[in-house]
Amino acid sequence: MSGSGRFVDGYLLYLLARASSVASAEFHQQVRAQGVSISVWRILASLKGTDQGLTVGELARSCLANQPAISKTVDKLVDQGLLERHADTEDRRRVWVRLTPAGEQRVDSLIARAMDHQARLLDALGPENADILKAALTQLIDRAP
Amino acid sequence: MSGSGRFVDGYLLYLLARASSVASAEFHQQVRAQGVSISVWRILASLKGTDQGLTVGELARSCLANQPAISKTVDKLVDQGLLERHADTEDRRRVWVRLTPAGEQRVDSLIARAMDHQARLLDALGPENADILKAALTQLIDRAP
DNA sequence: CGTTATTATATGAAAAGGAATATTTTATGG
DNA sequence: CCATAAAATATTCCTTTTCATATAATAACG
Repeated sequence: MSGSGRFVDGYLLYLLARASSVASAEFHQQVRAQGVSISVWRILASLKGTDQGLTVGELARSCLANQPAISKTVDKLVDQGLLERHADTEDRRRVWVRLTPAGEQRVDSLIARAMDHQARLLDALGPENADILKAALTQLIDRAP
Repeated sequence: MSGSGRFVDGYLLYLLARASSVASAEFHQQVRAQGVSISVWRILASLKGTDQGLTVGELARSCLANQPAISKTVDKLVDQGLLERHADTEDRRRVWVRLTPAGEQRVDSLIARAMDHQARLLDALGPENADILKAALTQLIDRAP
């Protein structure tokens, strides 16, 4: 014997990270080609479809990022006119973040590409496999320690 | 109506990223508690089980990171005595990186924790679901555009 | 062979990210 | 109420990553 006895090749967390990376690679390149970083894309995408927006903390969790990073990136996007902040009237610690019309426009264009890419991905995977994958991932998210 | 019409909630790449993040969170905290960053953990783990080690480029791909980042982190780990570099004799552009005995020792201790965590994760998931998940992820990796 | 292209790694400056903490506001408990 | 604790966001400082490019070595092609 002497086959690839690498530890990581049998390690579930590595398989997950690799799958996420491989599946996202092509689309992420498209996003960067539009001059948008992945962190910015995640912020814009997370806000799309929310009505009042999200608080900074919610946004951080949604983006799988930490709060200070989100605060700083939101700063820049506000400067660029893509987002706006407004304080919560009941709890003045909370800060809501939402898309401006310009932000909506920007994210809509990215989402169109995302849907297109996703369609190709699901197609390559086959609908039945895609459903199985989604179910398995959802279970994992719900049941992870 | 007005259900959570968020775009990301139905987006496969987001589901994948979130699953990876959620599943890894607890273990990653353990790693950091050992004074080891995730990037360092990935380098050490990637090398475990290789015989001659990996080249810098292979290591970068295995760690889902880019090459300059790996070069620099390897620098530090060499300084710390956990890794060693040696040039390829046939192609002197290539640089091999492998674990020193101290590196092996360090990674073995982390891998023990990783296996323990994985056992609990698989248990929470159920063996049959785990197998389905692995198969689905492997297909995704192989078939992604 | 010599010249140009390509590949592998390293380096340097700039941007992003992370850990710790400050600040402001709300909750809690005597 | 007042004091203390907890929560949400911002800020600071430092590390890490990224982007571009330099350097060195091999490959390819006339």
